[in-house]
Amino acid sequence: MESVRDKAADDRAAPAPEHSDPRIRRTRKGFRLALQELLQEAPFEQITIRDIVARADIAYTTFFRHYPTKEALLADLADEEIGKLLDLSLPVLGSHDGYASCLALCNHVMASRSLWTALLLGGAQGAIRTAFVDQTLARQANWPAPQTWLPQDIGTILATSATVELLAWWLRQAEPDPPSRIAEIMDRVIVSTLLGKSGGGD
Amino acid sequence: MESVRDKAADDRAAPAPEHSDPRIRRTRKGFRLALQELLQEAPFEQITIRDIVARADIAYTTFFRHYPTKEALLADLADEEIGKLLDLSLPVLGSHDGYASCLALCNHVMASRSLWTALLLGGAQGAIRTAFVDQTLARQANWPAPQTWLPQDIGTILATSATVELLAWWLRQAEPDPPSRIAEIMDRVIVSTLLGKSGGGD
Amino acid sequence: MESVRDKAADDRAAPAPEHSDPRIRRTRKGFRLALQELLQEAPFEQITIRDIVARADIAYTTFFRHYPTKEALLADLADEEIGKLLDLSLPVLGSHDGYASCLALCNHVMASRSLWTALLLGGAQGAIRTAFVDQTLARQANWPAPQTWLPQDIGTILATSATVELLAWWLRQAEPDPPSRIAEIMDRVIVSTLLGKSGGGD
Amino acid sequence: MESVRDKAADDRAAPAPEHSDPRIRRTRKGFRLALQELLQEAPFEQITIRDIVARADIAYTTFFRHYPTKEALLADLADEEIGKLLDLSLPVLGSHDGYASCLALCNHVMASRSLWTALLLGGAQGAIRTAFVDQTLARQANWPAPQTWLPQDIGTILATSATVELLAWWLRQAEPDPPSRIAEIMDRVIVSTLLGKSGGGD
DNA sequence: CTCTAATCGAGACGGTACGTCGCGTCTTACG
DNA sequence: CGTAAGACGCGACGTACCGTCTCGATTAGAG
Repeated sequence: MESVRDKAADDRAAPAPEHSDPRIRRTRKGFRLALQELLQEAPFEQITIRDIVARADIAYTTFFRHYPTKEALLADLADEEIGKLLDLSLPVLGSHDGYASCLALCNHVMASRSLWTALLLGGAQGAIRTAFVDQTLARQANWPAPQTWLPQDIGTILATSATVELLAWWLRQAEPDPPSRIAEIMDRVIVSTLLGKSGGGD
Repeated sequence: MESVRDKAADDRAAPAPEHSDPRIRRTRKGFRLALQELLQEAPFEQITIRDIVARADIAYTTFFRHYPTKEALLADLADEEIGKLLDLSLPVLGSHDGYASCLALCNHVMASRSLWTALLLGGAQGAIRTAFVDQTLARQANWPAPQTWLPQDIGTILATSATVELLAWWLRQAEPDPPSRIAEIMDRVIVSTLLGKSGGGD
Repeated sequence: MESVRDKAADDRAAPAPEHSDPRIRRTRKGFRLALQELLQEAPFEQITIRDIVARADIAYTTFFRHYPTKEALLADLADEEIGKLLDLSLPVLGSHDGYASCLALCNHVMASRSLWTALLLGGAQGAIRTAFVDQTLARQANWPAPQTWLPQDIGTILATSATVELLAWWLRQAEPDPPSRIAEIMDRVIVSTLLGKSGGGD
Repeated sequence: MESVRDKAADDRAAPAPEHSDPRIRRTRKGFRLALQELLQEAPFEQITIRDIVARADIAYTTFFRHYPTKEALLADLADEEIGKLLDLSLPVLGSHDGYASCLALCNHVMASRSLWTALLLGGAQGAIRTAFVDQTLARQANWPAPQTWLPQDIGTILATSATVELLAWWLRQAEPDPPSRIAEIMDRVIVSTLLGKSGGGD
């Protein structure tokens, strides 16, 4: 006990400053790829830094020159992929109808299926959910609040968590439903209810 | 790596066989209480078994005579409390309207506020969610599926996750809303949508 | 460290008070037999008290009602057998020639071969040697010192140690020499040299 | 029980590969010195690895990076010192008379008295004897067998054991005899009898 | 033939030391 | 002269026995 500094706090801060040095970019990409591979073989907590550097074929000490902890690497990996996902679906959500947005999201997840399986079923679900919520909260700051009886932050939290949960359930399926079916559920349960988009008749 | 057996699987099995030996009951109660206290001071992963036994003032080795891992102790603690919660709210949900059920649940959480704060904000949220989902799935086996377009299992998962998320958000508030307000959100977002209850007389 | 009380000291004291209660006699015999068996399977230090009680099919706690440590049980077992050996050979040594004494000793060891193999090759050699020396020293108190240039105590120590060493070497042999050959070595090396007996009429 | 692999077997193998890294040499020297000191305070079995590292002021884990067990450390320490002793006495024994050899040995033991007291009276006598016998057997492979009626291996065992026993007796004395007296006993009892050297001109 | 006390079975418990694993730092030796 | 290899300090882990302690359940052997 004693030193109860919240490590996780620092790990989230990583702004991924888009380095110019190609060696740095190559090294980090190697780490991300190695982690992604390992997540398909074992849950995140069971993966050690030594596993990661062995897989990436990079020296152990080098890891700490780039990330303070393995959680920071996971955050790096997650933030990147979540960013892509939100870039795809949020704009559509704003301008068009909800179903199209959900379908875009589901199609993208299915396209990078193995990556998202690793992220959502590899014991990292908690971290992913947190990153997802954080990024969404950050992006929706300039939106209007859709519901009066529902504070915006909890609305976003519920919508995001439900999305993560639904995707995880989908990826756990032995014979996965088509993206259209998942998108329909997503639209009806999440978008319509929480965001007030009527999704359907227009 | 190598041995990638999922430890968590075994931890959930703990059936709490209601021992007769008073020494055993006293010891386990001591462990549960110690963990509950510690969860209010530090996140679950940072709490070591040695912390727990020190707080409970029980010998280190004795811990393993009762629980294989600290996760198992958490599961024991969580299952007990989740059981109480579901006992309170599920019957009401079945026979009466949804809002009353949600209100009963929220009132109970507010009554044992410090315990639930520890469970939901103490870094154990993932485990709690899992336990919550599992117990709910087990109890709803004999229910009718309320929605045709929504498979029952994912419906339960979404409802349960949203409940956990909402409670966690509530307990994080500096000046908490009254239970009635949370119960209203819960009823409108979760019960009406996912379970098809139309939410009483309005 | 700190408490550096020599445990072994107490273990040697066991006076074996020849109990009358048949339960007690039965129990102790069971322990001795179990230890003897186990010594043929594993070195003494690797045998635990729990192994012994399991083999003897007696409750764990009962062990401590009879012996303070497993070393005490070994001492009990060893003292008994060493006593038999010395009863056989020492009187002959005093009155007759040395070879006859050695032969009697070797014949007896060969007769209870498996027991002595366990005692001497079962990792207990050090304790046996000590017990052997102690008993011999106690019995020879009233003897005359045979050599002027050799203090009696070291003479006894050397003779006894050599005897133990020779017996152990004998019992390690794949195809053991006959007792007569060992007795001859024993007589020439140990008795003649250290005790000044000239080794019979030849 | 169950796994009855003889641990001691591996411990003897340590070839002391004369490392170049100064950190390694420093660490091992520290362990040897610590053990030597502790042996003067408590019997070997009562000394724990934690005692050793505490005395050496080295991290606990580091011990196992150098020795598999504390017995291996003892073997390291013993082999080194026994080697010195045999280097001193065996050559003299071969070329010159036996007494000179014994005297050289006794003088050396007296010179490093505290070390040999620790080794022989510190509860490690059994291990020392074994190491002594092994090294002597290894070195005498190319010698002639001195006695026809006495197999060479048991001759060496008896001579070596007697030497160890005599030295231990000597070091236990409150007011030790002079080396010359011990060397005389050693020559008469051990060398003359077992090795057939007639012990000089007297 | 009880009855009383010693003996035994069972097992929870407080302890000590073990040997392992992974972490992150810091030193060495090498290219 | 920087950089990999790896020795090291550190802390928690889970295990194996240890010996102590309460209970009851048996089982002598004396009245």
